[in-house]
Amino acid sequence: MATRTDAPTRREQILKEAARLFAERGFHGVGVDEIGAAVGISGPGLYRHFAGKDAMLAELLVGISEQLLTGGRLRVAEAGTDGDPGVLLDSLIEGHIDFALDDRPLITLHDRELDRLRDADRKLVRQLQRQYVELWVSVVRELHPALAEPGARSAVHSVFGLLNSTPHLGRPGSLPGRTDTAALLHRMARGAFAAAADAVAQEEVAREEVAREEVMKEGVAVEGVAAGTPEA
Amino acid sequence: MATRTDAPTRREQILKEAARLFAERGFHGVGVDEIGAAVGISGPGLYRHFAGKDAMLAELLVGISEQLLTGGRLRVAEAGTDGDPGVLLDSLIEGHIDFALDDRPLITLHDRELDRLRDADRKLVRQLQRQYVELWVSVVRELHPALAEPGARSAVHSVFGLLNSTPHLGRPGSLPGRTDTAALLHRMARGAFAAAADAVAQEEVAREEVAREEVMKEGVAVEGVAAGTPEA
DNA sequence: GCAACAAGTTAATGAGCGTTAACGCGTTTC
DNA sequence: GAAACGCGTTAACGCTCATTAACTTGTTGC
Repeated sequence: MATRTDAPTRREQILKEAARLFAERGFHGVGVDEIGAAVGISGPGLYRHFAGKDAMLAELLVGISEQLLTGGRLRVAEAGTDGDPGVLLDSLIEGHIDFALDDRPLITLHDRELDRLRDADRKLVRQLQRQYVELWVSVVRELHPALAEPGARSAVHSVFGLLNSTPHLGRPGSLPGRTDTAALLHRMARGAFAAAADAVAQEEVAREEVAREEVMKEGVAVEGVAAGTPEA
Repeated sequence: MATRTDAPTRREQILKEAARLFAERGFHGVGVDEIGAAVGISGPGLYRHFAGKDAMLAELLVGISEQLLTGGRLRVAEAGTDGDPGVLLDSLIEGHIDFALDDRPLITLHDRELDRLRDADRKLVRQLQRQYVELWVSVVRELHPALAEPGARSAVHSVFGLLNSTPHLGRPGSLPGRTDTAALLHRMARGAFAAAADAVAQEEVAREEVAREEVMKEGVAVEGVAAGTPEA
């Protein structure tokens, strides 16, 4: 995580302001003149740096997805194959929260303007997103083996919804400060996952009960809860 | 909850299709001709039913907010003042999930296109949303008195994010069926609230410890954990 | 010193789109 | 039975806006 100290290039300025404006008023709601004005140049001057308005959005969305995925992979790699899945999940959650709190506009764009992309770019972003989700899913299932894959995937999506709710959390001032907010979100995410696993466990217990009763009647052996298969 | 059996009026057809299209491609991303085509009439024919494109969006968003709020108030009223707050919270969660699962496009619009409204309409929608949130906050705080108001509000917003994640849950088929999905979301929401309360409780315990140690030094009595004050 | 280039500028172009105008036509209503 | 009206239609208007053209200017390379 190299902290940059050099001045941001013009491209970066533009991307940052474009992200903010897109998040505020939507991709179609903001004109190129506005983006230009936000960085001190006017309208068509942007075309010296980007092929068009679409290209800016594409670069933003691809960048976000890549950043999330590589960040997640880094944490997985740091944890190694023998690490505590609970610790690893905490690490993933923390990373996602940092991102959600520090780059609210990008989080907003991430699930709001995906459809405005050209087919190729949209496919790429979707693929990156999918890999990021699957990364979480495998960690969650390692920690909560009772969760089947579809349930785990739904749970991960839902927790993303929870963590990505930061833009709705009012402007800084009403909420309890960044550190407390991060801690709150973190515990809620963990609690949500645990509850998801409990739900499945209880359902499976219930089915197990039923199955056992039937077994009693038929006198046939039944295998226990199958361990999750690692990957397809 | 009177179930309608009569045919939908043209206005309702238009609103429904407009909601779907707006959710799919954004307010600015869909033209009036498309909306018209979706209901079998063409372009400007819509102006016999609505003052303009903005009016459709406004009616949709105000309608959603009103529906959520009145639904929530109904459940609170049914529960009465002496009911179990846990049961009431379950009822609120269930109602919200039903809405999120049955009207995904509207849920999407709800937090995506609010800024496209005229000032008056936007203010109205915000006010309705705020009342809905506060309704949840008071119930959550009754169930979890350890949660202070700002934390409870953040928690409610976050759980909304969780429950409103249904549009991201892929098309029906990959996920585990409506009933199971609803049950999963429900338990995750409860788990998230519980975890939020635990977080606060533990923080307060921690502070309490510190306070008690200081007390030991100074020999002064300290009152126990204060019960949550009901309202401001 | 001067071509080459990077990075702007303003003016023009052209498509898309919301809205309005003008008109048609079946169904009420008195 | 005809005036009024509900509900459409197509054509035209006008505005916004992304993109391109043509031109300027400071800086770099040799």
